[in-house]
Amino acid sequence: MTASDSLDAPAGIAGQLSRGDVPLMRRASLREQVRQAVEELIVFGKLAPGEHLAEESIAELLGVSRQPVREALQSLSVAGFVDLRAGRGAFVHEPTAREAREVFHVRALLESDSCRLAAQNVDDDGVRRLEDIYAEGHAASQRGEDPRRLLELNRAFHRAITEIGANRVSLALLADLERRAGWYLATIIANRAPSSWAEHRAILDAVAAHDTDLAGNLMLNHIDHSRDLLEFTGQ
Amino acid sequence: MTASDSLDAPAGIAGQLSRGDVPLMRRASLREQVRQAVEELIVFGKLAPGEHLAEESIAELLGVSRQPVREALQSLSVAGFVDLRAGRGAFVHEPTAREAREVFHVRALLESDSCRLAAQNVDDDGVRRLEDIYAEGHAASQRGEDPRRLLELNRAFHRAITEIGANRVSLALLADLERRAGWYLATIIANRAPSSWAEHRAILDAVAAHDTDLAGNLMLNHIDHSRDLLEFTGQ
DNA sequence: GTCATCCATACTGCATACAGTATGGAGCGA
DNA sequence: TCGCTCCATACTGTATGCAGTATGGATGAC
Repeated sequence: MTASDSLDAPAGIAGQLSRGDVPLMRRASLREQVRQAVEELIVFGKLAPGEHLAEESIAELLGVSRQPVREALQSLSVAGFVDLRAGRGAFVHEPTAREAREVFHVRALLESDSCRLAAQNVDDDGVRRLEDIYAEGHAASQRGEDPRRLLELNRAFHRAITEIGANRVSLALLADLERRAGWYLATIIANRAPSSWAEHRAILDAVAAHDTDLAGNLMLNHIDHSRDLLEFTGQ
Repeated sequence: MTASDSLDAPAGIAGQLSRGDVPLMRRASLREQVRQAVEELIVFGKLAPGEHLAEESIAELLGVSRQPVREALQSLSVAGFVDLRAGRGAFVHEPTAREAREVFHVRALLESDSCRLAAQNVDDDGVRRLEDIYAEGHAASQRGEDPRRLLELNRAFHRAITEIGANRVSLALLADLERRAGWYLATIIANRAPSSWAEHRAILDAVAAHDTDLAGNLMLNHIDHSRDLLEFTGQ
């Protein structure tokens, strides 16, 4: 312990470490784990649109009781992955082309706004963070890593932009919209990745240069391209 | 029964009435009723920000078991009315000025977009519907009816615009955002109402005239005015 | 007096139990 | 053969039970 330590803070563990420095692996609640598990099953096609998700069967599949399953299904309903029919239970949502268009439209609105804000607010630290994610994502897409990983990196880039934009309400809404968009795109994300990261590069540069309008417009076009690809593949 | 009836459809009740013509008062699920009840208690200040919402006490208050209460609280958490702390349960959310700004910002984005779409899509039927709501709302605000009613009519107008704009994803997101904004504004909605309906009038005219840009901009300003009022009153 | 520790309390999170209802097919009549 | 009725089945919606844990005050050490 140095002299400054004893002056700045009380002695002991609390003086050297701060809250969260040593994260325990306290696992998330069962309902959250169930939510993630079922969402993955849906996103990666293990559960087909229209399929009936009986609470009991999912509970048995995951080795838990109906209760956390029930709560997870209600959460997934809000996020647009399942539909709850009164008295019938949960069914995997059947996305329509129109709905996909709408999701991308709203996402484009919110993200291009966030991107404008990001271009205004970004500092050196933010630029560095974006560069790191870009480097990793660009490399992963060129190596052709598995779709799950590519999807994750794609989300990381978009989320970082939104976080720098610093509108938490928007961030929360986009979290859901991105997961839905990811579902619609899941099967084609691998093909999309290369050109996608080229666009990410341009967005990053505009944000770093504080070019508000350019950043917003590039993000708008970027998301439009995703949507166009969706329509082109007829999904 | 006329001749055409027997040709167009089978005889009997099914031939004369169609699905939904005779709505039974099958009440919503308990969790939905609980959600509405607790949300009202929060919005109208009966439950103060920061207050701990113990499942048992709410269950007792409403005469139901903990189960539907629990599910209602999780739903309210998604909507931003309560915070769930792991292992502690639900607490009435404590909105910050920043958060209120963000909600209004996002709402302005989505609603002005919806309003542009509405100006594109609106037909005579839609204009009539807006006129009806406007007439009722304008009258109610001049008579100075109770805040609950004014809030409801305000929402009806905005929802009608969004429905005519016909982006269901946006509609769903705005439903939550409007309820949150309504909470922030609850105490001052009565004062706001008169000028608010004057602005609604202008928006309606722009939509009816299919003036896309004007409609979008008016809605943007309209929501900015709400937000400004919020900041002016220091809430 | 101050600080760490211990413990009673209250409440959550999950599991289980029970009652009510939507559904599809068997059975029956026309 | 066609259509209606009735019923067995399965599953949801709600209630209750139980184990684990966060918390704040009491207690004791320094």
